[in-house]
Amino acid sequence: MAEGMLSLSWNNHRATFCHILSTLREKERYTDVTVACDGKFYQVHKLVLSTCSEYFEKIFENTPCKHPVIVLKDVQTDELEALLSYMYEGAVSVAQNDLARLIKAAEVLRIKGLAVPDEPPLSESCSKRVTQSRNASDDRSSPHPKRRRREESNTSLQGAQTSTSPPASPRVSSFESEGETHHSTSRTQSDSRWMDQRSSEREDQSTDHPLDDRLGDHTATSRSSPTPPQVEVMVDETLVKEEMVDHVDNSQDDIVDSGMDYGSMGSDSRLDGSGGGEEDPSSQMLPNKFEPKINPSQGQAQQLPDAVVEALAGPSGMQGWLSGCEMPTGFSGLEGYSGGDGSQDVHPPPQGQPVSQSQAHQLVERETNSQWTGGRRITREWQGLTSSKVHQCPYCPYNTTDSYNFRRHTLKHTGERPFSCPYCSYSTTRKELLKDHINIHTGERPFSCPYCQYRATQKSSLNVHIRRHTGEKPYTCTYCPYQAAQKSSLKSHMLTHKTKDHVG
DNA sequence: CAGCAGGGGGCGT
DNA sequence: CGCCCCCTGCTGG
Repeated sequence: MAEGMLSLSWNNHRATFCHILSTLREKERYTDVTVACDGKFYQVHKLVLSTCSEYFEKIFENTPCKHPVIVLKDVQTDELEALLSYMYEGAVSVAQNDLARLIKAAEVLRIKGLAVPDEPPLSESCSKRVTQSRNASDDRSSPHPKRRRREESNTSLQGAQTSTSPPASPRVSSFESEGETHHSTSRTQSDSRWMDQRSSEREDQSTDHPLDDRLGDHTATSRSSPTPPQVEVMVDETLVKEEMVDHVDNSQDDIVDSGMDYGSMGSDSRLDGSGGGEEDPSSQMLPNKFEPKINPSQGQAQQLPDAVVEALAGPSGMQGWLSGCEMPTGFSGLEGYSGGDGSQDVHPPPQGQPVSQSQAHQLVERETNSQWTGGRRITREWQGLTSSKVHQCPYCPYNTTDSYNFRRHTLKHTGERPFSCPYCSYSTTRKELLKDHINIHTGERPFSCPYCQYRATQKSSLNVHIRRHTGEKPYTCTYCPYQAAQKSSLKSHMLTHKTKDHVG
């Protein structure tokens, strides 16, 4: 154009940009959204999420608050971590076995380049600004990764994998990073695979395999049954909790318009598991996720003073989450909830009492599939209710007026176990419980029987024991004179009656 | 029957 | 919040 015009171009702009972005994520700086997933919490940036997913974009559009919390229920942490890495860095390594899962998760969240075509900037109005840069750079990957190689699928995958992944760098089974050390936060261990150059300098791509280059054939399956994601958005400020059930198939517009499509239930969510049954967050998330927190010198199992327990307290994300922040973004946020401006609060249930008629009805509807599916929408609006604030658990019918107990309770659902045993992988939600537990390592038995030498680690154990001496047997069989000192004894006794009945 | 994990209530600070 | 109390459920000897 004009004569004197010079074109200044920052050669490493993309690389630098991305790198800084990743760093910001590591350091959790300027983060403005929390993604909660299976008990873990990820501090990330709206900008990035909305750039990489219209789904998130829509959520943010409809969640006018500074720091929303998005609870993902149908996505697992490793998937999420991988997707975050993918979004921040444009690439992530994934084990072949995990690929299908990952893609599915990507579909659920409508991640561009993975689940939805990464339309070029021109096309639509939706994706704005930053998208562009990504698109531009992601020439290799973005277009329609998924569709691309449907057929070659496995084989090509195989080939790609064997040929490309260098021996030393395993293809990161758990989406974990392999290379860069990651000293950052305890929550996000995934990423770290910083690929400095993509786009232009892609030669070394051999090692880092962007997903999209080797997408498999799961397209069919995942397409056909995209799990409807269940997302809760919790707003720390307005303290509104909303939940959306999105049907991937019919576009995000639905999400927006119906905004809170509470009616449709996404069926059994993972949350339900934690609320009731088999799931047991412990088994799943304990070892990996919480154990590393603090590990005072292993092995020396001597008296662990309270100081240690103290020290053990709080390191986890949730701790900071729940108590650290003034107005945390978490569940505790629910309590102070003043629906005041509650623009998005949709359901102002009557109040403190468990549930109103109508609400109860809704809850029931929701709970048909599973006990307390995460699909429930619970919002409470406390407008200056003063004295007996009732805190309603969003995951189960539990409610209490004690905010501390309430938070304690919600930990159970979030799977967060802030207190870790220094001697083993055990972790728990409560400091007292950890204390009890540590006693079994130290051999301490604080509760001694007044009648004998017996000592117990738990008071309740002692109480039960004492019945031996007192002869108290509170549990009586309804069919015979049998009495038991422990309920479980009676229970097993009752079985004998049943079997008799059976026989007779 | 003991051991242990886990949960809720509630009191004192 | 920190504790304590009490209860429950499960497991294993």
